[in-house]
Order: sequence, then C-alpha cells, then structure tokens
Amino acid sequence: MTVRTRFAPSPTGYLHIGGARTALFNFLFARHHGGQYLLRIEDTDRARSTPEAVRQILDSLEWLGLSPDEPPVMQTAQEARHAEVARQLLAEGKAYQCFCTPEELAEMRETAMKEGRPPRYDGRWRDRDPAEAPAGVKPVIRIKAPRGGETVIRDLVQGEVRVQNTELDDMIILRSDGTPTYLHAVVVDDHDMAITHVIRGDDHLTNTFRQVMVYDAMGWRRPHFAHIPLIHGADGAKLSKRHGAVGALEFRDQGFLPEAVCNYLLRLGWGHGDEEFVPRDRAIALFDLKDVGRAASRMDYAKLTHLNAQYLRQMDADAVTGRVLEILRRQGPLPHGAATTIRALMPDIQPRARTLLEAASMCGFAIASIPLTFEPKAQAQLNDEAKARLLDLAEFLSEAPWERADLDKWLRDYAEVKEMKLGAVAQPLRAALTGSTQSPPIDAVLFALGRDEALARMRAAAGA
RNA sequence: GUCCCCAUCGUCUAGAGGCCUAGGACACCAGCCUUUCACGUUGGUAACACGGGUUCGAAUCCCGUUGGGGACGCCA
Repeated sequence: MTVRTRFAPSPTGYLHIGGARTALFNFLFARHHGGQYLLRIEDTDRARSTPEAVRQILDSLEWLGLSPDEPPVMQTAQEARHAEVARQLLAEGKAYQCFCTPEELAEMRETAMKEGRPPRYDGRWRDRDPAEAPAGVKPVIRIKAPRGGETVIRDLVQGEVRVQNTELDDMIILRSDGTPTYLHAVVVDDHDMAITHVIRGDDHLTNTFRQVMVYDAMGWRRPHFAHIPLIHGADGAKLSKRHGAVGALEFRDQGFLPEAVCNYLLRLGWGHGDEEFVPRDRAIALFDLKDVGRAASRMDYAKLTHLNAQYLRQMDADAVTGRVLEILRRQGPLPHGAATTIRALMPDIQPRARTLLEAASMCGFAIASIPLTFEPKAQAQLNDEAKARLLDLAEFLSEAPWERADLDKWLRDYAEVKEMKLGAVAQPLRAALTGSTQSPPIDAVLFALGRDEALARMRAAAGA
C-alpha cells in the first residue's frame, strides 16, 4: 500500500512554525516512502475560519516548498458525507441522539470537576427513548464509547499508549445543526482520503483515543499514528507571538531562506547522528519516524540564523543578488548600475551576512549617493590628516588598473611608500567609501564601486 | 481536578547496559588569521533532575518523587 500522509491545519490564523514542521514531517515521510503528501483544510469551524487564512496557509506552504501533491481537500465540502456516516452509526445502534442542552452539559462538567471526577458526559440519553425528548430541542448524535476495558494505540513516535475506557465518554459526532465535529470529520476524511499515516502534533494524542472509536465502530482499519512533540518558545511555554516570529511568512520577511527554515525545523526533534546541515534531498533519504524524539523542544533563533548563514553562503551569487535587489528596491528606487555593483560585492557579502536582510543592509553603501551619511565612528576617521591623505590617495589610485588584485597591490604599495600600516590607509578609505567602519574588504569595495564613483567618494569625503 | 506524554550542557541533540574521563552543533569566552567586520581555525566554560531498585556494570532497564507539557468543548 502506498504511503499517504496529510497535513490538516485549521484556517483560523496564519500558519505558525509548529504547523510548518508538522507539514515538513508529513512531506518527508511521504517522500521517503515514495508516497503522497496531501493537504486538508479543516474549516468546519465556520465562525473562525477565513478565506484569508486559507490563502496564507497555501502561500506559506508554497514558500517552504511543501505544497501538497493533490489539490487541497476542504473539509466543509465533505459535510454530507460526515453526516451520512453519523446516520449510519445511528442506524446501526452504534450512536444515539442526545437531547441535552449546552447548559445541562456545562453543569455536568462543573459538578464532575468539583467532585474530582473527570469532566465527562454521563450518557444519560444513551439508552433513553428519543420519544421522551423535550420539545424544541434539536438533538446531537453521540457515538457509543466502549464501556470497560482499555484502548491501546501503537504510536510510531510515542510507542504504545493505553487508556482506560472509563476515561472516554460518548462524544458528539454530529452537532444539532447537522454539521460534524472535528473528531468525527477527521476520521471520515482520513479514511476517505486513504491516509495511511497520521502524523500530527502530540496535542492530538489523547484525542486519538476518541477518534479510534469511530474507526472501530465503522469497522475501518485504523491508520498508523505518529504524534510528534510540540515546539515551545524560548521560555518553555507554548509558542506564541510574544516569542518573536512564529508565523511561517514572518521568517521569509525577516530574510530567512526556506531551505534553512526547513533544515532547522527538521533538527528540532529529529536527529541523525551529528548531522546538522541536512538539505532536502538528504532529509528525504534519511527521514524516519523512529528518529523523532518525544520531548518538546524550544525555538532557538540563534541557531536558525546560523543555519541560514550557511545556506546563504552556498547559494548562487546571482540568486542572492536578485533577492537583495528586491529588498533594496522596496526601500526606494535604485541608482543606475546598482545591480552590477552589488553583484560584484556579493562574494564578499555572502560569508558576512546571515540573512537576506543583513545582506541587503550590507549593500546599502553601494547604492548610496554623494554626499554619504557617515556613522559617528566613520566620521571620526576623517580628520584633517586623513582627508589630505584621501586626496593624495585618490590621485595615486586614479592611475591604477581597476581590478581587485591590482587595487590591493596598489594600496599596499602606497602604504609602504608612505611608511604607513595598511590599516592606517584602509580605515579612512573605508569610511570615505562606505560611511562606515565596517565593510567588505576595501579592495572589493573599490572595485565594485568602479573608478569614477570610488574616486568621487574619496574626494567628497575629503571635502574637496 | 482526572488522564496522557516528557526529562542529557543555557538551547538543539548523539547516546538503544560496558566503546562515556558523556560526543557534536548553536550561543558564550580566549588565542590564531587579518586592512575593518565577518568567514575560517585552535582551545575553553558547560549536562545525564532527584531518590530507590535490577545488574559484575546504568545516561541507558524498573519504580517513585519533583519539574515541564498536553488533553479533557455542539474548537480544531
């Protein structure tokens, strides 16, 4: 049987990083086994589901390279089928109508809690004749939970987990308005979609015992389950906005590469020896649920950033240039020749930048125009002596062949002739050319800027 | 409250009874490299939550404690 997995988010908000990892694991598992990876939008909560959220989830997955192999299944589109299954169970006596009001149920939970019992429905309509139904109450359909014994699931990550059936109650599968509940819809859809492996967050682990009731009542074969641990914020609490970026697209906007995000997410909870750098193909080859840990992990932005730097470094320079240009363009129109200058700089930017945003920021000086804005430290470099030196140096360099290696040599020669340390020449020059005390190597900067612009900046900084 | 899950450096992890004086990565500190900043490189600080067992031998197995997380909805 071919492996089929699915990622099943509910469109009530943006796709956060935890969901992204669940999608990734589903994707990797399916790919590893040559199977299919699907997407189902769980929009049965009509009040909270929005088309914008659906759009964002799709966009997020696309950015991450985790688009599904088949068109997404919208859960609400299957409602007739969900109801049909519920009615079948009702007809077979495996489910029944319950006429309790929400108030009645709330009260039931409250007293149970107060008396130290688990808050469960007491099954008061399980064997009662529907003819006794109070007038005006629309019933829900509840499934008959097993009485006595225990339910066991063999989870591919969590191992064997068992629960006493007294912990389960007759859960609602069809609401009084005829729509299915999540616990019911999930099972019907997973069955109908022929899902073989349900890989999801371990917050669903205890719910699995309820879902299993539907599989068993319908006589359906249960899929394999794999409940992966959740991701927490740096403080160990559930991941939320206050922990910084959590939305998948936020990472994109902060200049992270999808490859790096996926690699980082993979390493959160999954390991293969000492391997840290695991690009997609390698991940597909290695991924196995048995290597997924059971403990929750914490989001560490520093490590993500480091991984991102590695991916950025090995990326094609033209590609990075393109991305940097995009970012820069958003901040304003680019001067003529910006693309050429930045492309020339790129090999020296890549090992220095950790994100695309940093890379763009490092290229800022390249698209600046005279007069440059000088950082205080750079300004301090430009004292009278330095200014005079810059004019002299500009004169000297005007004769130089404009190639990097030559520029480097000419600078060294200049320093030697003037009996100066190279740094004493380079730092004021750096300030003059970039407005900063930090930049790519000065010969690279000179070369990228081009003779005219470089000399002009030197003379401008000298106040000439 | 009840049930379920979890527990190795600050963080992510390796570790499936002797290979562990507990390894790697990020972060941090120091040195080297160097025209700045990075990259690179060398070294360093730093962990088996606690208590009982089992065993010749336990980070690894069992029990308990503590601590964390999750689930208990006509939400998903």
